[in-house]
Amino acid sequence: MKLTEAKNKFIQAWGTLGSEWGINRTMAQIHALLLISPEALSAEDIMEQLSISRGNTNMNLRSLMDWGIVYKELVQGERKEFFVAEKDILKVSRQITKERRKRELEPVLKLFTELNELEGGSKADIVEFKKVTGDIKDLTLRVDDLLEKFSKSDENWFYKILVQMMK
Amino acid sequence: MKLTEAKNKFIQAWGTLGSEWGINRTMAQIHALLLISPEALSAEDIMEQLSISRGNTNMNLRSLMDWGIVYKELVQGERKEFFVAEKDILKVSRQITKERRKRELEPVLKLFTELNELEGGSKADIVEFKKVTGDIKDLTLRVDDLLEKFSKSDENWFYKILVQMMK
DNA sequence: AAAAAGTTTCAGAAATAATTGAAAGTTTGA
DNA sequence: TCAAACTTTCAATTATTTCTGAAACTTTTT
Repeated sequence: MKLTEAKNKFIQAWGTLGSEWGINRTMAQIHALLLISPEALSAEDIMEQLSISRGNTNMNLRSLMDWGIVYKELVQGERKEFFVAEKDILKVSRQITKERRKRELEPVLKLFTELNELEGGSKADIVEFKKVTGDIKDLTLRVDDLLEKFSKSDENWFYKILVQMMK
Repeated sequence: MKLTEAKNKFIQAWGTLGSEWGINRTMAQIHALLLISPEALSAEDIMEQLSISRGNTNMNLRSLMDWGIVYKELVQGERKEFFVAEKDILKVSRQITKERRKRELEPVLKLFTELNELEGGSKADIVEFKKVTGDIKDLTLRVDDLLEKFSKSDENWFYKILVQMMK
């Protein structure tokens, strides 16, 4: 396999994986492209290599920076901006974990906790409802704690998670 | 909060969560509805309660069954089919984990392993490429193993994961 | 101060994904 | 065997998400 072919497959695969897990395809592809690029790329480089518009490029770069996994890099002597991806994959996954927890898990967890506080009689549907929401809340809490530990972890992440899980 | 209101919020939230994580909204809503229903529901019950068409209901029920988290239930004396959700939330999450691993992670893992085998010179971009794909492959393998352990686990899932992580 | 170089925004267009509903297919029981 | 009861399929429609491109904005240079 040639490098160019391999690169394309990688970008493609990363895009697919992203869209299967709720991250837009282009954003994931830009990320992939930056990940495997030894030097920083300009918006223009990215536009060309992925054949996408300036607006699209800009918006997704901004998202990637919001997620904290891509940085702006100013090259001296150059007027335009360049971008680099965080190359430490552990850091990247921690960062993504952290953001998704904050953005998606936390609000839902809050709601489930509320729902589980429903006052209630003994009718079958109330009992069922409380049981299910309670179970979900408990599991979510556990997973959430685990993810939090992971997102705050260093190289020894598994030890930390381990300790967490013994509690 | 009234039960009806709580139920709706739950169904809504489950749908949102689903669509944020790559599972179609209606499928997640049907699942939520079945989860909190003490008795099995017919396709018609579901259609009515969620105001969706028969076709949609049918296809998503089939998907839920493919995922192994909803079962058909035949009520004697009744001609039509009824459906129940798996109520054991741990089982549900194990099942989802298992399926997503198989459907989404495995193919990508296979590709990354291939890409990482790229023969190669010492040019900066090949080095970078191999490093990144190698790192991703390693982390994915680790996560994949962890998820596999979880998906095969029993009540003591955390011990098993623990053992796995010490390796 | 104004033009050049670059960045951001966002309304409309395009692409993708989900949904409907009616027709085709099955199963059951008289 | 046939029709009633029910389920499945899928082409066409609708909804949602993503992308484009041109205009507005900002910063830098002369």
